[in-house]
Amino acid sequence: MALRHAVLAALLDGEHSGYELTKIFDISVSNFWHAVPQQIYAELTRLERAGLIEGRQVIQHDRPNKRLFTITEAGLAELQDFADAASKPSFIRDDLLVKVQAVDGLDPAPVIAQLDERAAQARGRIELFTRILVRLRGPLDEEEFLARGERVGPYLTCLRGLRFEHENRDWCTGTAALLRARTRESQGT
Amino acid sequence: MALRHAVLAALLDGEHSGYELTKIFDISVSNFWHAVPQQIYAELTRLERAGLIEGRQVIQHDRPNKRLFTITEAGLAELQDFADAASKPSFIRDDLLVKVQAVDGLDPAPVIAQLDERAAQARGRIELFTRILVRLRGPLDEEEFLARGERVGPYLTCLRGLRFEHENRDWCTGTAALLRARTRESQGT
DNA sequence: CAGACCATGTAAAACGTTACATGATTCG
DNA sequence: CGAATCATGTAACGTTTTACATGGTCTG
Repeated sequence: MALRHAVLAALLDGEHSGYELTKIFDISVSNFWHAVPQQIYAELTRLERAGLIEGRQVIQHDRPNKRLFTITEAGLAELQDFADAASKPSFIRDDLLVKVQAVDGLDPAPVIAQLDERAAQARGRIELFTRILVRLRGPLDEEEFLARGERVGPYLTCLRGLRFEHENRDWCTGTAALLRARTRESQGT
Repeated sequence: MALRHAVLAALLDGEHSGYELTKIFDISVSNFWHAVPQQIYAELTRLERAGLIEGRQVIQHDRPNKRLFTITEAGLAELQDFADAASKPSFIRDDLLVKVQAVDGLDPAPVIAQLDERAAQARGRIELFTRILVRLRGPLDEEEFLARGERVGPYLTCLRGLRFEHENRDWCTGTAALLRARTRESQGT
């Protein structure tokens, strides 16, 4: 039930359309909550009906019209209640790790290929997050920004995403190399 | 649809009961796939019906009877098909990160408390994983084991879990310290 | 004697994913 | 002229979570 809170959190930095939120979810929010567009649009409808957000129509001529949403006082209160309650333990779901777990009983070649691919994706995300961090902190350096910046939440979660992707890249690269070496070994090269 | 593959992967190292699998899922498998007991029992029923695993009844006198399951040839083939197919992107879901994302608009005290708690959990898991790794590699050192061990899959995923929890601990500790410092700042201490 | 551990499930409700739908504009 | 971007949904289906249920043994 925390998709709604992820949406509310994303609306803290001002008004956004559903479409913008899908972009935000694809990039930064994906560090801690994954959601597809249909989920977001459905949640926005529910949130508005519950009075936790307010939408206003924006008429556009060159593009389809859109609705921009803002968090309400009730929405803020809901977020606070959520923050006060105990957190559920986090969880990861990762197909690729299931494959690595099982790799001893299988042909390792496809797993190695997927590890390489995942490492490449991680590199992409590292670059992306590095750029986002620079943008978020503006003219300040990191220490300054973290000490005195106005909105550090997204910066902190992005930092975590960055470190996670570093870990991801290194682990995937190392694991792929190891499985390659073992394949050569067992083929008697 | 990969809960079934996580279960199959867990059965690669021999027969297990549903109850044992719930324990295994709580500990090591939780690094990449979370599942509650009801899910596991339901999946075992489906897997057996599909001929991917086989169960045998074990009568016990001091305890309730149990069923031990083994993976079949068909199950192995299914795992291979799964490994060959493209992986879905991994995702994390974490309430606590949603709270940190939103922390600028909220009372940070409960978030800080939860970060401390999470850091403590991470420390517990680091110890646990360190012990599991020692047990898995037996008399060999890590390099030896990874080069020539028989079953490295669970070792590799556990290594990743260990690093993830290190990251987790450090990030939670650092973030809690930072939010504390900012709280003092804004109160004019 | 209360609580944890062993052992396995059913049922309903909530949530998430996939497929499909629409339609205009801009970019290569 | 095909693909991507903007913009928002509905409907069907599958998966996960939550609540409930049972009952013996073993531990403090």
